[in-house]
Amino acid sequence: MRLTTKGRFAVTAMIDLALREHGGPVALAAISSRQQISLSYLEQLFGKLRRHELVESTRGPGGGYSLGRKADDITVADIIVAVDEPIDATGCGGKENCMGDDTGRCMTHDLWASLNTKMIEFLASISLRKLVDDQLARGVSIEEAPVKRAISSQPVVKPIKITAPNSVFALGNAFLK
Amino acid sequence: MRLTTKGRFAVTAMIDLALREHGGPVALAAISSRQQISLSYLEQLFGKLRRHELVESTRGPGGGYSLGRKADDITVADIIVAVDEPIDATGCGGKENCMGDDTGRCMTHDLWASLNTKMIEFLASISLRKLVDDQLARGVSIEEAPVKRAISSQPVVKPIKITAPNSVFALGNAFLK
DNA sequence: CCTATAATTGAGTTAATTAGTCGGGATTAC
DNA sequence: GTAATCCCGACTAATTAACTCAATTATAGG
Repeated sequence: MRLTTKGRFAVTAMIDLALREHGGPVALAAISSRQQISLSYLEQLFGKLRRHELVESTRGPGGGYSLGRKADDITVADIIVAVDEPIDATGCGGKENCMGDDTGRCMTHDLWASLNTKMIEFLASISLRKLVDDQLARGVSIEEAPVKRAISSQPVVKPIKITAPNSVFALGNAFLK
Repeated sequence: MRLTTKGRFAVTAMIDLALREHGGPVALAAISSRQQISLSYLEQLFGKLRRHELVESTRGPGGGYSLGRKADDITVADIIVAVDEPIDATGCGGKENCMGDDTGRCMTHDLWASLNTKMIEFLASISLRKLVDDQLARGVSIEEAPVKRAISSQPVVKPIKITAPNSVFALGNAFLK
C-alpha cells in the first residue's frame, strides 16, 4: 500500500464523479476543470479505474464515466489499489531468508506486511458514499446546467503560467505534507 | 501524510534499534547490516529522527543511537512524519479559491485533509512498543555478543550483484504494492 | 453520411522523490 | 594519536509522478 498524490487525485475524482453521476455520465473534461487535474492524467487514472471495474464508460456525445457499482460498495482502498497498480506482493516471496545474515529472518517483511494490512483494513472501512455524504454535509454546490458553457470555455482557466507545469501539482504536494 | 518505502525503512530501523538499545547505543553500521539498508541512507534518516528528538546520539567508539523517549511514547506516525519532512500544509492556505471556477471551493483540500487526519490518527495509535512486542512474540533472535565480529565482516553480505543498485530496493517496493 | 463529442490507447517528456554515493568533518573511548 | 562513530553537505542514478501529444474508436444528433 502506497499513499501518494496519485491516489489522492483518484479519490478526489471519484468523489466528484459520485457527486454528479445522477443525471448521466460525467465527462472527464468536466472533472478536469472542476478539480484542476490534467485531463490526460485523468485519462490514465480512469483507464485503471475502469479496468478494475470501479467505473463504467459511455462513449460519444453526452458520454463520460459513471460508477461501476454503488458508492457504498466502493472503498478508498479499492481506489488507491486500483491506481497504484496491483502486483507482486511476493518480492521476497514466502522464502525465509530475505535477509543475508542469521539474525531474525525477514523482520522487515512481517512487520510491514502487518502494518500494511491494518492500513488497508482502515482504508477499506471508508466508503465512497461516506466521503460523498461528508461533502454534501459540508454544502458543496453541484450546479447541473452550465455543462456546455463550461466545456466550451475550457482554455479560460489559466491566466498566468508560472514555472510549475501545473499549479495543481505544488498544491497537491502541500496537502500531503 | 505520505506513505512510501522511506517511512518503512525508518520504522524498520527504529524497531531494530528498540529491540537492542538495552545494553547501550546501537551503531548504524549494525542496523545497516542487519536490515540491509544503506549506511549513508540510514545516516540521513537518523539525522531527521534525531532532529525530531525520536532518537539520541552518542559519538565515539561504542557509540550509536538510543531512543529519545520510551518506546511507548513513540508512534508510527511520529516516525513517518519525521522522515517525510514536515512542512507547509498551507499551499492553498486558508484562501477560499484554490480552484479556478465557482463550483464549490476547495473540495480537494477539505476532502483529503479529513482523510489525512484519520490516517494520522490511526498510525498514531500504533506505538513502537507494540511493534517491538509483536516482533518479540514472533521470536526474533537478538544476539548480543557478536558485535565486533559482525562489523569487521561487513562486506561479506552481498555475494552476487544484480542489476538493481541494491536488492533491498526491489524488495522494498514489492511490499508496498 | 457527416460532424462533433468523448472515451481509449500509447508513446513520449519533465520534475520530484527515493535511494544511494562520496568525501570530508567533529567527538570521544582507548 | 588512532580508530570508531556520528554528522553534514553536495552530488548522482533510478524510479515514479505528473503531464503532453497524437492518434484512434465509438456514438449521438443532424
